[in-house]
Amino acid sequence: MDAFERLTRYGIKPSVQRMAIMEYLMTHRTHPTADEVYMALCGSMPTLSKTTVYNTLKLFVDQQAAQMLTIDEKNAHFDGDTSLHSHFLCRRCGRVHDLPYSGKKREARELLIEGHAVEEIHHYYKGICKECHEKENQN
Amino acid sequence: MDAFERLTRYGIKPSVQRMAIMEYLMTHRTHPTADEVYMALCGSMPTLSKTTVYNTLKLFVDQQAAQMLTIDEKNAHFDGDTSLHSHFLCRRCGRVHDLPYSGKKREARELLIEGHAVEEIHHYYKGICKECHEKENQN
DNA sequence: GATTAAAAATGTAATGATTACAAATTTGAA
DNA sequence: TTCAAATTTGTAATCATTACATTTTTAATC
Repeated sequence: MDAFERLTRYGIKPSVQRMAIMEYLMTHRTHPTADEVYMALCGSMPTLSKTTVYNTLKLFVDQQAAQMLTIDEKNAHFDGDTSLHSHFLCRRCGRVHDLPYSGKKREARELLIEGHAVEEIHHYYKGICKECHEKENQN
Repeated sequence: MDAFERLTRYGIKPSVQRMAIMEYLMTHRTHPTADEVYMALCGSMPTLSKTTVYNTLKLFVDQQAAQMLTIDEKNAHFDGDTSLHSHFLCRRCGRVHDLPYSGKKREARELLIEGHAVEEIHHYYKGICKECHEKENQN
């Protein structure tokens, strides 16, 4: 599925900017921040505005074509993969890695947990990632 | 256990301000923001500075006497309960509720998940809380 | 009690991510 | 082509958090 198809599937009217941003999210599974998306695209789209990036990412989240990760208190990260999975934030390199969802499968189907209507599940883990750990111990 | 004992147990030298902030966290399980802690205490401690609240909460987190929740993209929330449990953010009233930890018990004891060294686990759920849900449906 | 150095608290100013808003541009239907 | 709606853009504001310099407190020593 390409960016165009994904946008229309989520009820988002395609535009050059929206296509470029969705394309970036789909091809870069790095959970970028709004600023990282802007920096990556402004070279090939000189007129792109940072406001547009913020607005567009917000639109994607509202339409559930992407999710916003609040794993990092510094700034929001965005993930074009809306399937149920977990995330790991490395406090050394700052990258966000994917992890398989390890919660109870039952839970993911539940609408109510302790009486609360659950609409989003975020499982975050923080520490030192594999790559950073190996880099330190190879000396 | 009182605030004084809790501070010393975590290697934090007690002071009037630190005691007051820890006391507040221990008696108010509302997961307050730094600003909420400040607003609650500045009445009885007129000289209290907001910077002190920020510094002190950061100290608590560093010493693992409290945890910072990044469940809310607007601002950080703080929890004096460092035991393993989950959190629910209501997008209606904005409150953060406690939930029992529902992840695999195995996972909580693991140091490594997919090769990454896990130091913190945060399980966040978002939606409409029980109280807000009941309030809407009683009309 | 006086002295003093370290620790802690304070107030103000900066930072920086995000949002508000108004103007400019683009789109698509008529 | 015309025109209104949607989208994009740039700038200015907002606001949580942090940096930093100053003041105050603490606690040890004389």
